Amino acid sequence: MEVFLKTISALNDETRVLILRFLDKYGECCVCDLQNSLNMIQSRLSRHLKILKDAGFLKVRREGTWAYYDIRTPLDRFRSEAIEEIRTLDIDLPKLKKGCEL
Amino acid sequence: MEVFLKTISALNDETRVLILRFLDKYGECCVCDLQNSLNMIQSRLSRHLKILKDAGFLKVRREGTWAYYDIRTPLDRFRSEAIEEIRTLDIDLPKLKKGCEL
DNA sequence: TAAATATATCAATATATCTTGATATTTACA
DNA sequence: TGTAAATATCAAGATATATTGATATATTTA
Repeated sequence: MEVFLKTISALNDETRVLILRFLDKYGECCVCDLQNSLNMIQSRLSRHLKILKDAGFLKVRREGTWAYYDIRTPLDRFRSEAIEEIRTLDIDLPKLKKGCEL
Repeated sequence: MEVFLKTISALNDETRVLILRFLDKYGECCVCDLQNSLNMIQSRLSRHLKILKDAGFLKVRREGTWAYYDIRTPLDRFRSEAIEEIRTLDIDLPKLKKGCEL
């Protein structure tokens, strides 16, 4: 039950659904790419990424001071279905704007 | 997005997951059966049933003063997967105790 | 019509979650 | 070392959601 509710509550936020859809579309991104593309302040983004990671949706790869987040693979059935379902939503997805290499 | 979040937030509560699992196992129940079996006060139960119904998980059949709730059929893919996922959880499910015919 | 029963809704309080700005941590590099 | 950059965490206030007890609504039946 605990794990299920953690999975569900991770999905229970518009910001996190947007992040999932964004990574689903563009693939691995570092935090400042997301910051730049989604127009969110860093602490907010960091928090949501942690929640998604702890719920089993994301993986992190660290390289120097950068952290690259991506959708974890493989995902179990239910989380996959959730990603699929999110893919069908009519979300106005921002374009990818690289943030770090400025 | 709205509909998805409504679906998700309906799942985002231990009480409602229990109700779904209970109806999944025992089939159609009236409110007082659920009250009796799940040991919940009526206002609490009524609120959660409404949330599950509004989120597309449940249907109601009224007969006199009784309201019989059941899992809606057919369910779309994602909601079905959610019910499936809940079925796999290790929930200590109470027995069905009829409440009205006492 | 009046009383009884089943269900729904409301109001108040308690608890959880989100956002922001400030601060801490980690790594790179002069 | 010391500074800068990227990321993580914390504290406070704002918003949302859950629980309970009280009240409202609807239906049956005396």
